[in-house]
Amino acid sequence: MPHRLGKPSYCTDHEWMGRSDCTHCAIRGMMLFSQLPPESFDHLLQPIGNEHYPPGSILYREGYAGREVFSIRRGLVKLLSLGVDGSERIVRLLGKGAVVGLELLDQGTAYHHTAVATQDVDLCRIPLATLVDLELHHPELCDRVRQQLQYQVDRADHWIKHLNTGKARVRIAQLLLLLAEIGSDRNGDIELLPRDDMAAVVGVTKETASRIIAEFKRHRLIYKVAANTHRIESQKLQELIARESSVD
Amino acid sequence: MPHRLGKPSYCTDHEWMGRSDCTHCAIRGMMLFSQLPPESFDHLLQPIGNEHYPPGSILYREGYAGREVFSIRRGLVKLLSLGVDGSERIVRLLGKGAVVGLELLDQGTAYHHTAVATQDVDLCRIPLATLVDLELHHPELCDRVRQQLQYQVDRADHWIKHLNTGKARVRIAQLLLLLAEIGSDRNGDIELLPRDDMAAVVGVTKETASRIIAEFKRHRLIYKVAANTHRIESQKLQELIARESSVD
DNA sequence: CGCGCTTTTGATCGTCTTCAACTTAGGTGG
DNA sequence: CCACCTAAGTTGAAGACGATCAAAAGCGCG
Repeated sequence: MPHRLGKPSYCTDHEWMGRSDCTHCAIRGMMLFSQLPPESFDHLLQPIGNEHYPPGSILYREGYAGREVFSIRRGLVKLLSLGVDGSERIVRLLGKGAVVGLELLDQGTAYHHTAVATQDVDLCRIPLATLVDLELHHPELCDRVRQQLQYQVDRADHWIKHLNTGKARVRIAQLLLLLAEIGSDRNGDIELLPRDDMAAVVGVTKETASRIIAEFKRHRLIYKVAANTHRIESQKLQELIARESSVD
Repeated sequence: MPHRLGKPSYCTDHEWMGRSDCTHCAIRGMMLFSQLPPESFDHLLQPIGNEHYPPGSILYREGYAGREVFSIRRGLVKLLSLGVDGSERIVRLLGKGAVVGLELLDQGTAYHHTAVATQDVDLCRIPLATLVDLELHHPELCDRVRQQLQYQVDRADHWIKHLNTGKARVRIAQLLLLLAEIGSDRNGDIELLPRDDMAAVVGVTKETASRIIAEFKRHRLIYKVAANTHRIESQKLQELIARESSVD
């Protein structure tokens, strides 16, 4: 991606896109601050940044005692945890409307995962102090935070139940359905993950993931419609899942 | 897929043990209401029940629009989700200090799991209205709820990373360490789960779980110290995990 | 056009599942 | 107290499935 060229060395790999205008946020309804009146944003001590991250860039690292949470406006972010042997396990995939880094609200904690953009990501960078400050004057924000955490719990449970259970083919099929749910564009098309990411999601090897995706393509359960863009036959995938999970 | 919950031999009977006295709760420090002043409990509209559930009893069922959350004082509770084929997947094991059913705080939702006591369980049954009521006058309770949810997120992530990754022997070893962490008695001993529950935790068949536990017993990584009570060699289990997760 | 990367495919091996038989433990009634 | 009964746990053998190692094919980019 062109962004990496000509950047000052202190800047890692994301691009400042100006200060956020929360009151006119395009997806305001699903964001953290959707219930707040416009004037609440006027006297914030610290600005909310509006940023772009190209694929592969790191939002934050596991164990780092950061001071910011991130609200995803566009794109997909993976949360991963590194094993002792250096292997990575992806524990969540989050898209538009999700907020990551909320574990920092527990005093003295660091980020629990490493967060990486898997696509072009636009997000709001919210200083923890701002969040705490706003919460003080707007108790209803507390509910929004709780809903965000509940969402993450639900996602994690879905992950355990559907992406980490049963045969590999079924898991990959479920992953494709998940991508369609949280990461599809206006045509309903999705951007596939690299095979090793798929593998790190469902807990198989990248070869197995590759074999299954190749097989799906041959059987026309997925097909390419443009560069980096695939259409999936949700109906047929559902059937495959039903067929292969039952005891014949 | 293996069938679970075949016959509803589960009993829903539980025993009322009187109204809770939160101010003198033995494990008050870890409970939901630990920060609240004693007089806050005086004029509650609805009582907080203090109950006992024998092993196998159901706290609540997935999809049921209940009006109560449960705070565990003693014992172990499993949260499980049923597959279309009737097979069950355990997505969490919770012990002393955990609160279950908090998903009801989202308006109009039902329980997301079925909660079953795996041991003798003592818990406080808290009407949702009471929780909401207390929260209104004690904003700090909001933090406690958030911490509870964050705990569940962390548990779920740990589950994905350690109990649903790698070879079966490693997973079972991790499960034993988890039981020791959240469910050990004052001697550090644990109550083993039935083999089919172990299987439903780590995502293998009950036969595989059985083989591995039998092998652990033969190698003296676990041994029985009393009826329903086993001692585990955490050190040796850790070594086994390190040994078997690395690529030789 | 060729270089490095990801993806695909092949062949072999180890692990886990499956189905079945057998053993053990706990509980009930004679 | 023992005989019996049932449910839970253990073990065996066969085969399916995914891991592993290795090599070839495809693709983006300079």
